[in-house]
This record gives sequence, structure tokens and C-alpha cells, in this order.
Amino acid sequence: MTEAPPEGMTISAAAEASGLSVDTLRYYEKEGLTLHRPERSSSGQRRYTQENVAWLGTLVMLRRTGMPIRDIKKFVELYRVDGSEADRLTILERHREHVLEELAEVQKHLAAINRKIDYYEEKVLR
Amino acid sequence: MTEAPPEGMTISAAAEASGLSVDTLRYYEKEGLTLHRPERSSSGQRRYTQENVAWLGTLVMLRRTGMPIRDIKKFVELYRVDGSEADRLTILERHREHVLEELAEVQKHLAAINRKIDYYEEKVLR
DNA sequence: GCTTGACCTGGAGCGCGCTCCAAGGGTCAT
DNA sequence: ATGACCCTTGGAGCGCGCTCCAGGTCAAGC
Repeated sequence: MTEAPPEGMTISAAAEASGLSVDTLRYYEKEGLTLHRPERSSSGQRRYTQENVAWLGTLVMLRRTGMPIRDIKKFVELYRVDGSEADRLTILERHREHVLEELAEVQKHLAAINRKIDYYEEKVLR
Repeated sequence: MTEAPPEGMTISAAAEASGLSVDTLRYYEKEGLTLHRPERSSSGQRRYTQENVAWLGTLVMLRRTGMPIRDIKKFVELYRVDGSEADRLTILERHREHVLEELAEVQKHLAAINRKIDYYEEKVLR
């Protein structure tokens, strides 16, 4: 098997694909949130594989559901530990619990917003 | 009609009732987020009425659904404008839209979390 | 009269998550 | 070889939403 030369997307393409900014990609990498660091081209530029980009999707999933950077870091560090699957599962289950609580609270407040809207609709439409 | 002396809860009671911290209550007041500033006792301490506390509930509702302080400020300022009910309604409707989009996105990511959990459950339980 | 404790003010400080900047390098088309 | 353009790094800066602090006042209980 021959080593393929580092082909793959540039950082701006990876940014577009993931919905993150170029700066954020470099920031995440610096913070140790990447599963694998992207390869570099001969001139030192990052080249993102599909796997790299897929992991960015995981990061977006965790961030956009409110997991702090430092917790994501702990999570990704488990990927470097053999047999840590049960621990990763625990973290995900805890996070799911947290997300469900958040959702429930927001929905509760949403109901209050709806009541306030109803009140104003009646008031405004006479 | 006689003026009642300023009876009402202390700031710590209002904090407990609203779920906010004492510091946050003073901060919100400073930022102009209060509908009415609480009265003061003879020694200058804040005394919160039920109405004051109810408004804190509105602030919590807006904050916990992600409305930034500066937008809440615009909203409360409309309460000082006669006939601004339609504008308040518009703000609430826009905010509801925003909340619904947020909820949809979080739920989408929650589904991805569930899939990842399923994957690990299979892996861990052999 | 003294202590305790809750409150007051103005302002500084902080954690988070980016976001931006300066200074420079490589690649390519004209 | 000039310019455009995208990339690199380290580090500074920022917006947000609190949170904390120093130094002081006041009221109640012992």
C-alpha cells in the first residue's frame, strides 16, 4: 500500500462544510477538540479528510446542544483511551439528560410566551 | 386613599422567588430591565411588590429562551410608550419564531446524540 | 454600646467562546 | 516579477452576562 499524498479540503472548505468559521476550526484544534489533526500540504496548509469533517459535525452537535468546550475536551480525550466506550456512553447519556431538561424548560417558557402573545393579540386586534 | 408604607419583599426574598441571584437583580435594574424600580424602605433598601416579582418572571422567561439583554431592554422600553402594544406583539412573535428554530435545531442534534448512544450501547453491551 | 447580618453603591474582574490582527509564506495568473 | 489570494502562527481583544469586592449604612438582638 502506498501513502496517498495529503489530498483533502482546505480549511475554508471544511469551514463551509461544517458551518463553523475558519477561526473556530483553528481554535478547536488548538483546544484539543479534534479527534485527529488534519494532515498538512507540502506548504504546511491543513487538508481535511471526510473523517475530519465528520468529527466537526460531532463537535457542532455537542456545542449546539450546550456542551461546554471543556467537557467536549474530556469526551474526545476518551477516544485516546482503549476500552473507554462505557465512559463515552455515560457522558453522552448525561448530556442527553441535560439537553432534555433544557428543552423542557424552554418549552415551559415558550408556553408563557404564547400566553403573552395571545394577550397582546386580543388587545391589539380589539 | 392613604399611601401604604413601602412593604414588600427584600431583595434576597425576591431573588429566591425569581430564581435569580441578588447581584443579578441589581444588575438587571441597572441595565434598565425593570418595568418599575422597586420602592425603597426608609433606610434605602429595595422592597419588591408582587408586581415587581411577576416582571422578574417575564425577564427569566425571555432570558432563558435566549433573548439578549439588549433586546429585552428594547422590549421593556416599549412599555413606556403609549400605544406600543402592536410593537411589543411583533417582538414577542419574532422571538417565538427564534425560539422555535432553536428548539428544532436542538432536537435535530438530540436525534444525532441518540443515534450515537445507540451505537455505543450496542458496542458496550457486546 | 456592641456585634451581627442584611443591605447599599460604584466599579473591577471573570469565564466563555470565539474573533480579529499583524506579519509572513506559498502558489498562481498575467 | 507583480499582484491577488489563500493559507500560516501567536497572541491580543471582545461581547456577553453576570459575579465579586471594598467600603459603608442601618436595624435588631444581646
